[in-house]
Amino acid sequence: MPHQLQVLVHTPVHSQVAGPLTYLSDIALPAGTLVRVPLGKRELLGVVWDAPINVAASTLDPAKLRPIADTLDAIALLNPAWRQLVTFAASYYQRALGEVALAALPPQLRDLNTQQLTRRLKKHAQTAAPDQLNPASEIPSGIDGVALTPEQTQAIAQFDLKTGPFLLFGATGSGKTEVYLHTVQQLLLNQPDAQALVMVPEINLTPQLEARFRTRFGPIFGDNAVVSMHSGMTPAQRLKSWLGAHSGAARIVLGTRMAVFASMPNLKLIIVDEEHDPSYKQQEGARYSARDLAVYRGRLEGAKVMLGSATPSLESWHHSRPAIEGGRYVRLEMPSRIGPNAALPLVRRVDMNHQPKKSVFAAPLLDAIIERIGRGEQSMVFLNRRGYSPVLHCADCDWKSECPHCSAFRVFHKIDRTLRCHHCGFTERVPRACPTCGNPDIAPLGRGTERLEEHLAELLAGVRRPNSVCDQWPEGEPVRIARIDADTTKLKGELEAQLARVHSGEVDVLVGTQMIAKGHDFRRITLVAAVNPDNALFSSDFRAPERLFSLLMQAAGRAGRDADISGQSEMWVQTFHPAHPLFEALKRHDYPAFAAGQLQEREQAAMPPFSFQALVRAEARTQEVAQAFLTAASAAAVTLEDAEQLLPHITLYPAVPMSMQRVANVERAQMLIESPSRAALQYFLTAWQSVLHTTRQQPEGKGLIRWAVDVDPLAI
DNA sequence: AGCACGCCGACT
DNA sequence: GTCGGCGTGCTC
Repeated sequence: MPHQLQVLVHTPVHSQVAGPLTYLSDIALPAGTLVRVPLGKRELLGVVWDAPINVAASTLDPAKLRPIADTLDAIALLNPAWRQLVTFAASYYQRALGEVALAALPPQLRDLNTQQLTRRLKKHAQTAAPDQLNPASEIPSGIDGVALTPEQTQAIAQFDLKTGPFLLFGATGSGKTEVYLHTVQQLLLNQPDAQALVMVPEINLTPQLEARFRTRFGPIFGDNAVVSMHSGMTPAQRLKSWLGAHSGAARIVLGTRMAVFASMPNLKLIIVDEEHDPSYKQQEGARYSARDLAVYRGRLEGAKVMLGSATPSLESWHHSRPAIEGGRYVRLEMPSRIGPNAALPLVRRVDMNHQPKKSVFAAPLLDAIIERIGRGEQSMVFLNRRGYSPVLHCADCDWKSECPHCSAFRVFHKIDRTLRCHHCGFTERVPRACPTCGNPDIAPLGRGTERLEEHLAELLAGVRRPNSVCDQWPEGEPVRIARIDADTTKLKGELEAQLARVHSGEVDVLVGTQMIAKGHDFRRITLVAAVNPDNALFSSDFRAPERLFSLLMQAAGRAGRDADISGQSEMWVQTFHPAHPLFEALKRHDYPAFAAGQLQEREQAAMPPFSFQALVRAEARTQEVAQAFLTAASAAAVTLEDAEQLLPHITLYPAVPMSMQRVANVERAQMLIESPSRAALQYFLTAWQSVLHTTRQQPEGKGLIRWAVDVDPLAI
């Protein structure tokens, strides 16, 4: 008599087959085994799962069960800790187990059939033979023998002493990476099997991180000891890295948020760098927070967790308040910048109320930039909006460059004379004249990086860079301006190439979006300017100030890291609200003061981290249908079994259009759910899930395209 | 999610 | 006359 197996396959939470599916097998395969199973006309990868507690509940006709097609027994079991992580993530973020489990595996494991995969595994076994270790070699304690600073030593001592989780609160340039390297090194040397997971927010940041870890650990532990995991890798590379981590051969896994699901049998340390970064929150499918899962996983597996940031998320900051006040994280502080030019940049606010109307660059800022050019130093100008102008406008008939498919304007890109919708991608050539009234004089409104670059070039047209000896420009060469944003770095390798041009000194002024504010060290930049950061001050998104502060702090941290360049580097902020507390705190580089103010506001308004939120989003052809579905599901919450105990702790807000109401001709609505208790919110969402399903079958659910729950949403 | 089945518009 | 749009339904 064949055994029945519970198997997870890639099926979403909406479908009727969301839970584990039952298959037949001659052998009772243990949970964690990878198998191939038939589903309809397809054959899919599946993971054998722990049998549900209430086995009797199966209403399925046993005659309909099909046998598994194959067992991938060349791959070790996915261990209980990994399965528990997947189980938790699926339940907490309200998704199907199979969706989370299969998405956490490398795509080739899914896509290759059994033969192809067996071939790949054989090949991998040959190339990935463990390197000869060299454990006896003496390893220096700092950067190539460079001693740690007292702050670093102190942070590491605390880390060794306590169990965590830890929040490493270190200023930009305080040497956080060295602390990461050091703690990883200690772990790997002391425990011969231990593995460490190190996460960074963006793909762009992984190459330099990998280089640093490889240089440091390659010679000691071998080249196969360090692997990367991020979506920029080829499927073959991802499989290779995954197998390395899964087998335990890879001692260090570096990656973006997806790496939090890496199968690591001996995981002992997790580091989350720039933990405040919004990129750690997945924004589609299972909307998990890799940072929060890292903390959960650390506790689950007994691995130490270190979150690092110069501007922590308010959540983490709040968690790291003193233990007497209820804090659960250990705060490690490294306030000082390292190096001969250790002073933090001077923050200068330009009051735009006192500048000529419509001026883009205040005269003092322009002078300061010109002065840098004269000294052979670089400046960085930063504006968080790409394209030439966000809207085209006809002054005669008031036509604006709206996207026909979205509730947004199409952005004017002068470089290829197009109007592009940044939401659905709809692109057209710029019309010669106004499409409604024929007026040839249609004008760009507002500015993006493209226009900023153009404008700056005009302003600096008469300026010459010094020390030119070429004949072509006897009076000195013209100023060189470079622009880095998503448009100039679309091609692979383009970002690196452009960064290299900046580093080599070819560029005098760098214009760009937040892309240039993150991670990359520009050693010769001594002036950083935010041209127009005011939008975020009064945004409806309550997290906007937090993001702005962190971005400006990071941007400021780009400046003046070169020991050769004397003098104080500067961060300029053009604003109509120079006295705003955010800028006051920025001027003093005082994150704690900023955070205290924000937390006080959040507490008074009962917002996160003092309350817990979830968002239900619905999509339909019409806004009415999307909202009606949410409203009906909301009303049906009273039918829940525990409604009387539960609902007093839950606030269900009315359904409203999303801030981007229409994308690609789909209307979107959302509904906020709030509770002072995380447990109550979780309990409610889990129970309410079935209500959403049944509502969809009701008349109110007719015409609904899809719905999804976002737990702990970043933006509302 | 895929993949089929099924009923209405512009073309090899 | 077909090719193909995406609406609805099913998969252990």
